[in-house]
This record gives sequence, C-alpha cells and structure tokens, in this order.
Amino acid sequence: MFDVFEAYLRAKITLTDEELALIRAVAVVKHLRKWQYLAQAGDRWQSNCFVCPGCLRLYRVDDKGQEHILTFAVENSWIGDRQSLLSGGPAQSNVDALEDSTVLLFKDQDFQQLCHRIPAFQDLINTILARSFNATQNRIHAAISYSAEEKYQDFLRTSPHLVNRVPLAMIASYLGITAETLSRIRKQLAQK
Amino acid sequence: MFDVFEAYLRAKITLTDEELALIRAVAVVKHLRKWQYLAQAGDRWQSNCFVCPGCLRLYRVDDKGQEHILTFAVENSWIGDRQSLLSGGPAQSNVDALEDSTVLLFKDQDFQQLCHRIPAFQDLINTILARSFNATQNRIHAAISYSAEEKYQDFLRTSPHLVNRVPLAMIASYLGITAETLSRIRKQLAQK
DNA sequence: CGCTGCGCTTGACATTTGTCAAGTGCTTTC
DNA sequence: GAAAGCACTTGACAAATGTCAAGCGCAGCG
Repeated sequence: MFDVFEAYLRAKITLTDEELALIRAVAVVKHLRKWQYLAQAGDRWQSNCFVCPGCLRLYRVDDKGQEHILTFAVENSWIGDRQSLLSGGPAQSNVDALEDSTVLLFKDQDFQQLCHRIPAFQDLINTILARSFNATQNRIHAAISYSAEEKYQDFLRTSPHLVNRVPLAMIASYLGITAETLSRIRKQLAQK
Repeated sequence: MFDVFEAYLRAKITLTDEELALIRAVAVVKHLRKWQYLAQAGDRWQSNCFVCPGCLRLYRVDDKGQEHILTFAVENSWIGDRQSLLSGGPAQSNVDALEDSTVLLFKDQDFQQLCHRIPAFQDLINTILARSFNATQNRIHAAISYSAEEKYQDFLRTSPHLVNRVPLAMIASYLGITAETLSRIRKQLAQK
C-alpha cells in the first residue's frame, strides 16, 4: 500500500531514493474494516493519517447524542484530530471507516523529523495545510450563508465524488441539516 | 509600531538580534482609518498581515448583497485571504477596519524568505496556522451543530473580547443569524 | 436646541427547517 | 422464501428563525 502514497508524493514533489526510503521506513500500514474506529474521542491522537483506498469520516457527538460530521476523507487525502495532535490532549472527535479502508500512519515525532530532513516534504505539508485551511474557510462561509438547499448544491459542486458514495443521512449530518430535509431537497431538485 | 510585533515574537520564540533585524527590514507599517479597506474582493492578496492595535474583519458578500463575516482579527493576530495568497488568484473576500488600526504587512515573498532563513519563525508560523485551523474546525462544528442561542453562547465563551467591541449586527453576521434573532436571544439570556 | 442617522429592540407574521411517526423498497439472513 | 433491518421517503404538525415595518434612545452636527 505504500506505493499509493509514493505515487501521490511523486506527483507533487521530487524526492531522491534515499528520501523516499526515509519516509517508507516510518510509515505504518493499517487496514480498517467498515465501521472500525481509527480513534475515538478521549484517545490521544499521535499520528498523521493518510488514506490510501477507502473512505473515513471525522465526527463529534454532542450532548444530545447527535453525530456531526466535520470531514470526510477518501483516498489520497489526510485526516486526523489536529487539535489533539497539537495540544497533546484527548481528542474531541471520532474517526471511523465508512468502507473497508487502508491507511498509512506516521507517528507525529517521525513526521516532524521527515519535515525537518526533507524540505520538499515540509513544503508539501504546508501546502496541504494551507489548502485544507481554505477548504475549511469555504465551508464556514457555506454554513453561515446558505439555506439548506444552497448548502446541498454547494456540496454537489465541491464534493461530487462523495454524493453517491456516502449515505444521505451522513451528508445531511455534514451539512448540518436533518436527513428528512435533505431527502425533500433532493426530491425537489429532481423535479426541476 | 514594530515594537508591538517584536514583543509578540519575543513572547513566543527566541530570536537573535540579526534575525530580528531581518524581520524588521521587510515589515511595512500601514495605518487604517475606520471603515478603510485593506483589500477588496477581486484584488490580489500578496501579503501577510499582522494587526498591531485595532480590529479588522474579513467578510464575503453573497449574490443578494448580504455580508457574511468569516473572521475578526484584533491586536496580535493575523488576517488575510489565504486563498488568494496561495492561488495567486483574485480574493473572494474583503478586509476592512472596524476601528482605526495599525497593521504590519509582509510581502509574501519576503515572508517565505524569513521562514526559510529563520527556523524558529517557520515553526511559529506553522503553529499559528495549525491553531487557526483548529479554531476554524471548531467554528464549523458550532455552525452545523448548534442552535442560534447555542452559537451565541459559544461565541461568548470563545470570543469574550469581541462581545462589547463589535456591533451586534456584525456578531450576528459572524454567527450566521439575523440581527433581530440575536437581539432577542440577548434579551432572553438577560432575563434568566 | 432640535435634527438626523445609527444601532438596537420589538411586534406581527411568513417561511424554513425540525420532529415524530409511519410507510416503502431493497438487501441480508436464517 | 419469510422475516428483519436498513436507507430513504412522505405527511402532518411544531418549533426556530427570518422578514418587514415601526419605534426608541443616543451621539454627532448644524
């Protein structure tokens, strides 16, 4: 499974064989069954996680027991509770697999070392962070500006690959609306 | 005004006098009057901006002409349209001053150089990015999970310094609710 | 001093979205 | 091949929030 990551890296940056070997040396492959947790709220999150093939979600559970999905991650993307990673405190979020999945884990310590030793890797990580920061910002804009229907339209635009891959109820949870409302919106859009 | 920034830096990282001089050399001080734009949608954003004393906001305007505030920034924080900075494309957001303010600008090119030459500076920036990423994530959680009242309570918790500093209508815009609703919520909370 | 404009509040009403409960169709299971 | 479970849909109704319009109080200004 490391070759998926290798392809990903090579598409974005140039690495010597030694550098690649350094990275490979600290990567840990993990297989997840559908519904298996990668981490639960309360755990300490100490790794960076790259999704090879599969689909995971990061979500929180509120006082009323309701789940709210913060992110989906499919192959060639990263996922994790950065809050826990950064602070060293317990995670507020859960991460689990929506399909059988394979991920690559990098202990944060190893990961930091890679960043320091391989400038191109550091740059890549920075770019990714910046990009996901932007994506997050756009999501906020959507969340505070759009009606339920507009949110769904926006989702269709920004995440077409997820529309038929994750169940309706989860998309609703991601958008902050109820499954019933989303169902009605879909119907309405179909009739146009 | 550079001394404000110097104090900020010294509180967070250790710098030699030469390093500090490097930073000072590329910093540009800019004064803003209340309501003055630092940048408008359509502009290309090419600098990193640090707020010395003052208060700015970053917002977008939707099709219906409604403003939606994505961030406030007060003294000792950073603000900018990272999207534009990263992509080189035109900004989607506006930034303006809510009070007379003073900011420090760093052309992105200079800024990158500082990061490369001063590892401690790089680390600081990474930390800030990570932190604001977390804050953004928490905001998404609030936006998709909370009722209007809960959103306001959360705002009171996370941004007490803003509550009496920015007008009600802007807080409402930040939370994604109407000024009327926020006014009623305030009343209701006061009666408890 | 009185006017004006702005920020905020309030009320009446409309609209959107949520809630609850039931029903459909499809897949899985024994 | 009947039964159960799951994802989704639908309907009736309730609650939350938005919209529109008016009014209040205060600061700034001629």
